[in-house]
Amino acid sequence: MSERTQRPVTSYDVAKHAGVSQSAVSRAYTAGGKVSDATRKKILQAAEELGYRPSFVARSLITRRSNQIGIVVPGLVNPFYAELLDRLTQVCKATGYQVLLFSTFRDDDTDPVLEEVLRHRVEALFLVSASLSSRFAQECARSGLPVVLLNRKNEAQSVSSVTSDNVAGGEKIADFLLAGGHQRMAFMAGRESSSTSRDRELGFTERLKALGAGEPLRIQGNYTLPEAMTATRTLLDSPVPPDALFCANDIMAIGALNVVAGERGMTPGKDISIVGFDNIAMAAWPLFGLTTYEQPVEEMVAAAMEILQDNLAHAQTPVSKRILGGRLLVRTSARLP
Amino acid sequence: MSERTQRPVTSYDVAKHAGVSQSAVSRAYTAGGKVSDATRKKILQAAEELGYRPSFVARSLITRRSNQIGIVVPGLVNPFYAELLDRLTQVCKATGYQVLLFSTFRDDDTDPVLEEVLRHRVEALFLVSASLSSRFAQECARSGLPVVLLNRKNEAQSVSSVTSDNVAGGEKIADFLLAGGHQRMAFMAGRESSSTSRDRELGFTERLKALGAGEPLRIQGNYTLPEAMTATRTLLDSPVPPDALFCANDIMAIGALNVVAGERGMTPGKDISIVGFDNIAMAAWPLFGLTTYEQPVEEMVAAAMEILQDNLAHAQTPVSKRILGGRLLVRTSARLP
DNA sequence: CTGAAAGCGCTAACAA
DNA sequence: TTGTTAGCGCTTTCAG
Repeated sequence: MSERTQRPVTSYDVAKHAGVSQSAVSRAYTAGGKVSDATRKKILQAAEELGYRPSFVARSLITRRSNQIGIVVPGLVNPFYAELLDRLTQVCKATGYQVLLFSTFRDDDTDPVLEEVLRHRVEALFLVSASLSSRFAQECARSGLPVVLLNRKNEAQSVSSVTSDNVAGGEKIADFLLAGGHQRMAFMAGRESSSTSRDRELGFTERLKALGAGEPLRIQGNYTLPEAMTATRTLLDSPVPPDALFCANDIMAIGALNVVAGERGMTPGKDISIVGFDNIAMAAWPLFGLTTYEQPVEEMVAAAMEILQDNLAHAQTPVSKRILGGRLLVRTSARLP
Repeated sequence: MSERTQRPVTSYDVAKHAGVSQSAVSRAYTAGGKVSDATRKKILQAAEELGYRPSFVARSLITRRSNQIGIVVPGLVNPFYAELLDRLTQVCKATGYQVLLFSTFRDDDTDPVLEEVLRHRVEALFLVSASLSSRFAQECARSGLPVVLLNRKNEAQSVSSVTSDNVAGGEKIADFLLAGGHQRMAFMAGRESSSTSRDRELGFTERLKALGAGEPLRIQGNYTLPEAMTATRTLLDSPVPPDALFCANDIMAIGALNVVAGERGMTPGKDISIVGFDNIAMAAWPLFGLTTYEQPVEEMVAAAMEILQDNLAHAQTPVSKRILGGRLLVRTSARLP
């Protein structure tokens, strides 16, 4: 450290330069500030000359509002998270909040980052696909910090969440694949700890069972493309390969597609059916044509922000666990009924 | 607003609870704080009981260090930006900084967001693929805010930047395509305002000219996948379609690939050659096998952080414009020499 | 090692 | 409308 810590120009500097009091300067910069046009002009002029910019940190301290929302994402390699973050950022901006970004780069053990978050006095917290220990959920509740989980639910009663209807999605896909006349189904799971993967699997397998179909194969793809590719190879090389594969998210399905079509020269939708979950942008690309179950990202983000606003407005808003409806998007990667 | 603005527990509360002075509490939470183990233990205990978390905003005010780095990205629809942001975030975290994220969602007119940034008293600023008016560059210099442009350079002498060797990349690709015996080249441009696109084009066309090849076709793809798809269709439908297409970035090349292979049933690398620029993760996927020029993201981010650290350490570090070497990655989307 | 006191840059009563 | 004053929650001398 050296002279880098040069003192920025403050409202006092501006006040002196403009020949007014410091509070006048403050008023000139606040919304309904009572200042005459004359003095405001003088002040703004002086500020311009000095290069003054009101400090949000000082303001935060006195108003007790940081104007920052924390967003925790597990890295951005999964495009679905990138899309979610993009949308969240946009909405935060529109609502006048600044985004403090935290990447965990792994799913488990998010607590250290949450500790950080609290010290930053963010006004609210979006947790994308992150698990939240109930201990920490309590901490947040205690300090009155509104938290909403996105794309992940939580056993804890105390924390709000927004997810899409994962179970229903799994069921719809079971119906669709069954109607397509598939005989040997397989399910590729995401992370075992993930509620979304569990729910999608639950809907899928229960539905198959209910309709008298056999138990699907099961393989682990861990929500990543490379692992999904490996898993797909294993599946294809097995004595009796599946004729339909439901992947718990799109990026795994894309991985499967790459193995099936890119490596093995098979035709998805003919030689084997592949279905994903999310409807990320690339699912619609011609080379993929991925049949998938859409998660309504915009609505999810809107709902999340709504919950937050409610919490911000009235301290004791009841916890809300919103489940938004998605829909099956039939493209070409799976055989039609 | 209502009771939501409940007062968080402060160091005074902890001090009282622990029977020590407030400054003792402060010391207990700072690195080389002179406190006896006994009192520290007492304090930490009390803090735990009350759920105390030192406020970074108060600390920032007094230390004049916000510990936050601003990152400006133009949205995340282009996976290259997502990769860059991911890496930046990781490095910031490793260096002990928090990330304040700003998305512009459009390339031009980034100044309003920059105004915001300054008020937040971030300690430094990463500008990803954003243009920076020289007026604003001066403002930053004046307030001593270190700024580094990533993947974009700037005429202004006063601002540091890190890019890869875009011109050389364009040249290498010209060489490669020429060696492959292609006759009718085309170049798909990114945004006209973008220095990266201009440089890649420059290297490409100049090199072609130097080697006696004809002027390539030129079409606008604007750095987005949908526009690239449209442009590709136009190209393919022209009387004399090109036999080689160099796209100024990967996502456009992927778009071209989707039209060529997905829509038209042509075989990239045989019927037509397609080359991209960036080497985003998906370029390596079997279904794409995109020949491209790699931008060394890790090195670029590392270099950017290095420049920042230098600037932070010594106020008047000379501006540095670093250009990192990439390399041509030959895969299957373009015919081999 | 510990406490008292000053003050970071701003907002928000309160007077004038 | 304006200026004066008291903090916001912390770090940091300075005495003890």
